Amino acid sequence: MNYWLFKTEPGCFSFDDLKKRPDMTEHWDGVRNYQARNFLRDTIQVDDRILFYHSNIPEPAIVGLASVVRAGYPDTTALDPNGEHFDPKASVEKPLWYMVDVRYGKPLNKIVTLERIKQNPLLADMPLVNRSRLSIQPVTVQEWQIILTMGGVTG
DNA sequence: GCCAACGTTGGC
DNA sequence: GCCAACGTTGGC
Repeated sequence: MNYWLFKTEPGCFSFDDLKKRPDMTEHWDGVRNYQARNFLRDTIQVDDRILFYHSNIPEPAIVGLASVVRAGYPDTTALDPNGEHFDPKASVEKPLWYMVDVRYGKPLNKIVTLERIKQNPLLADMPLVNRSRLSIQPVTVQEWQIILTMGGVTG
């Protein structure tokens, strides 16, 4: 099992939005970055665990846990010419972009803010700290445990 | 709203 | 294949 951090702007899609889904699952579509795409297509597996991160807000933070319920498959939003994620280079034969499905887990008892993450030297290697633009990031098991402890929950 | 970081595009 | 220009992300 692998661990990940998924970023989202809560004004676009939030952890509470995921909870409100009728089946608490969501297609994680619209990712248009090759490195993140490779993780979605090649590495992320069913039951992998996710730190759910809210970006582009006054207090960016990890707010909850989620998990993967379907591994990578073609992101068909790239094929819709009327959609905002349309990519003319994608086709049914060569999908180019991929998505996974995720399921709501549970909120952290105390959110783990970016500020707290930056203060912890054990988390200094997280891409969030120095490569914050990557929207899907691998998380080590050590980082996972530290963040859950900081968040006041157990796995 | 600013701007640094960084990814993508396109001319050559 | 290089690299300048440009666009986007996201913290502040």
